[in-house]
Amino acid sequence: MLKDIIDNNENYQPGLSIDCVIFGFHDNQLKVLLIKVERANKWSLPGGFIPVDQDIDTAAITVLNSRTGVDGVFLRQFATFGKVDRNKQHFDKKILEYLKIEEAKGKWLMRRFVTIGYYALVDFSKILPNPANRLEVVEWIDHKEVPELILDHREILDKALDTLRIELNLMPIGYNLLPEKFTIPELQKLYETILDKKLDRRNFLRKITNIGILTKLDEKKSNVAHKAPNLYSFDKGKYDEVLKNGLNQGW
Amino acid sequence: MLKDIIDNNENYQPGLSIDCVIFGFHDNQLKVLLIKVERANKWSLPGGFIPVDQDIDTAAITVLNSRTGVDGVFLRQFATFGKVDRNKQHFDKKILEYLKIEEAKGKWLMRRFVTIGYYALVDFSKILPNPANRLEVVEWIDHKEVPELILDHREILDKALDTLRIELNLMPIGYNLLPEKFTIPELQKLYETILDKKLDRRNFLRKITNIGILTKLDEKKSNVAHKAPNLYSFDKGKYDEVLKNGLNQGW
DNA sequence: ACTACATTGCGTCATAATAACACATTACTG
DNA sequence: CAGTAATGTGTTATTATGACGCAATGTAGT
Repeated sequence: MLKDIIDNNENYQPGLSIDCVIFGFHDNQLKVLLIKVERANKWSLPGGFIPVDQDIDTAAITVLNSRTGVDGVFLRQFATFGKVDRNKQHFDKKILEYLKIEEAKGKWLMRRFVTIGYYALVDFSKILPNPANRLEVVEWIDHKEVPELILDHREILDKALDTLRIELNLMPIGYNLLPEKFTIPELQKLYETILDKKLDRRNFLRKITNIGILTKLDEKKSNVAHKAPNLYSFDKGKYDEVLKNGLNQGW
Repeated sequence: MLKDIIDNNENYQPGLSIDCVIFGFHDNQLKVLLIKVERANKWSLPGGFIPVDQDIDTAAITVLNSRTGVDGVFLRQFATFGKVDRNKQHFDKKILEYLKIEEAKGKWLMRRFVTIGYYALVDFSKILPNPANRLEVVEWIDHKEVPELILDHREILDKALDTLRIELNLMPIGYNLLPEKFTIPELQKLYETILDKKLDRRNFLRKITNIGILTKLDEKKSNVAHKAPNLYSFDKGKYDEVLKNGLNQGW
């Protein structure tokens, strides 16, 4: 696949790529979707190149969709990375040899690549990690146990998480990581995990419901230890209304 | 100069540019530094290309510095723009003819360019708008009276202002737009102008001083109508301390 | 079946932050 | 030298937040 792109590199934006930080939530852990290709020993963020006839946002959707199978989810550009030597060690001659790419064509890949970072929030339960081919491993990994990543992907991941934390404070985007029906305690765990901070149960309930974007369902979570918590769903209409006024304005 | 770049295009990142939204504050107006080249009839944001041997942040500093003469100021990447047709109408054959560039070389410029947006906050009083050459007009323009801009520069400008508003709520960055010594009413006017909202004098004073990053000087503003307001200066050390804890956390 | 237990749901209170407003002070203006 | 238009300081009511208490609920163990 990479060989296809390089062989037809005139169809792709040169020196530009996209990397996606895909977040999911499971077992009270914030997970990140990572990829390992056979030839490399390190993990990396799912990424891709940008067809010359596609908006960069569209190309990002393609990357996300090809790995997770979902679309219509929360996807947001957060930063662009372009240090001079960011891909110096990686796109080297070994890969060209491995892929049997002639050196002339290979020059397209060898130059400095600037990468545009997107982060996505997806419903873990709906995702089936989808390897592009047999040589690829795709896996959800707890963000606290992310191993060494290629290039500057660690920096990209960290920046994505920083952005997520800030945006979670600005607007209630957390529901994107949960199924349609969820409980307040689940939502709280999510907040606590992302913000890496314990929150008071009672105060959390008050604050989150006061925003007015949650609908209390006439249904309780079943098959659960101890008292069954109530289920809630997210109200998109009210959410848009609230966003207009702006949450946590400050001034 | 553009011709030089195109003639030596192998020294520059292909299909990538930088555009800077440079904000200043003067006469109670939020100003934007805009450029008009002789051949075009529209204004544009100051921009530039990215040498292959420079970090993108460094290239942004170069753009800012070449237009304003200042450095060490607040400069922040805020978004990257890459719609397929964003520079379709602009980088067309007319320019190539005008610059006497052969069509083969011209192809470098004709493709879709993705541009990385940076915004800067500068002390208006220290800046002398600096045209790169005789054919160029560089001017401060009130953000409420920005004329039609080339390409998607209007969209870039709007996004920069949105980002500025949000970041002003998250951290007190406004002082970057004022001289070393300033008065609280001046700072308030700045906030009111950026946020496009009237604020209460008394409450503003209390809130801004409570942050603890302003030093009250033993000096009053002179040559001023009515009661002379006290001068303040910004305390960088305390600012860094405050930022560590995070302002306006939300949760 | 009954009790212990962990967890949820609702409420209270003290404190802090915010909004709205009154009044005295200052220095230029006519 | 009084009028005026600002600045500086304080007061109060309202709201938001943080730290708890306690009853209700459903499971698990005996």
